[in-house]
Amino acid sequence: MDMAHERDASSEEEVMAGDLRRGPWTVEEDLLLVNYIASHGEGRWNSLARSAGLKRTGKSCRLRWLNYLRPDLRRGNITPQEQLLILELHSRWGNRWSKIAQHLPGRTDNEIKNYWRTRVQKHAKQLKCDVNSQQFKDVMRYLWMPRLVERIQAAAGQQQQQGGADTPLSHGGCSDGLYESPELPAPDTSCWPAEYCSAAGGQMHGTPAPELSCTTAGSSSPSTDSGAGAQPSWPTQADGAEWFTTACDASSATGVAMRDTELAQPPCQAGETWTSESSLPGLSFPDLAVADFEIGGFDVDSFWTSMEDDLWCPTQAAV
DNA sequence: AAGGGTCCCAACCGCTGAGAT
DNA sequence: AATCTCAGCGGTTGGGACCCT
Repeated sequence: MDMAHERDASSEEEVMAGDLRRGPWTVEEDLLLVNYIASHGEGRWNSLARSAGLKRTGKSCRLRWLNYLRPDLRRGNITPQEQLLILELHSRWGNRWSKIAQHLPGRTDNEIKNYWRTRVQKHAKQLKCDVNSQQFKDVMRYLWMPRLVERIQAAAGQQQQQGGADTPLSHGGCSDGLYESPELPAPDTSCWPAEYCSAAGGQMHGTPAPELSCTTAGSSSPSTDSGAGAQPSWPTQADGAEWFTTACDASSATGVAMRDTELAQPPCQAGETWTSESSLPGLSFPDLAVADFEIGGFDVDSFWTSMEDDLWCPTQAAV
């Protein structure tokens, strides 16, 4: 768009003229921005930047606030639950980072995008297949996600035994209550596809593999995202558990976190076990199982070994 | 200890769409 | 209807942190 170019060009001129700063933010700039927003609220970023006395573009201020300074941001590693959600939502919507982020309270689209590019794409690279290929999607759905569920369940059980002692589940921010609930001592996996759970119990082989992906990554349809641009009202950390179970609960009338009606589609009704019949009647599915994977001769075990670290030991320490 | 390679994330860029004028 | 301004999105990149030899 020409206008955009003109705008950017003018901004560039200002930068070149020394009127605008770019690069890493200083503590002083952060304080200016936070204090200004605290007293005047956010929005109108260009005028905000000027009024606050910041030599930054409105864009830069907005990004700094949304991605770093917002008080409701979650810090720390992406939890297994969040990984699971990201994988699932990406399989539906592709690179719609903002949309995906709307369903992960406190996480930014930038964070999720970075997670995808650094972790998920790394594994695709190891498999020597495209991250958008059906093979890799199958690996995610029938290997990675079930294993995530397995780990979540195992950690939850361990946590129960230890009376809530520190477990992998509470690393990286889970201890703030997200996904934890008094009524839900263990994550309620009843709304997850059955093959995740059966795989977790070592009975995955032979489990019918339902087709879940409705969209193709990277080819998401033109936006019908009515929520784009809207400021979501994030659930508080305290009701994070309710948020997660609600997100899985299509019958929930509370709508606490149902910011997108698309998520009110399957996985399935609350308390109902996922089956291909209950989700997409009439569709036939490939009878995939772990042992059936033959992707360029790659070894499932070694592949999974390479993934293990990403589950509990992300290389990036919590900030 | 030092140098090189890799990883990760904050920030920027280019673009689009919506709303205002 | 045309133009302008702004907010927001997804892609890309610079550079610091970390790891390995």
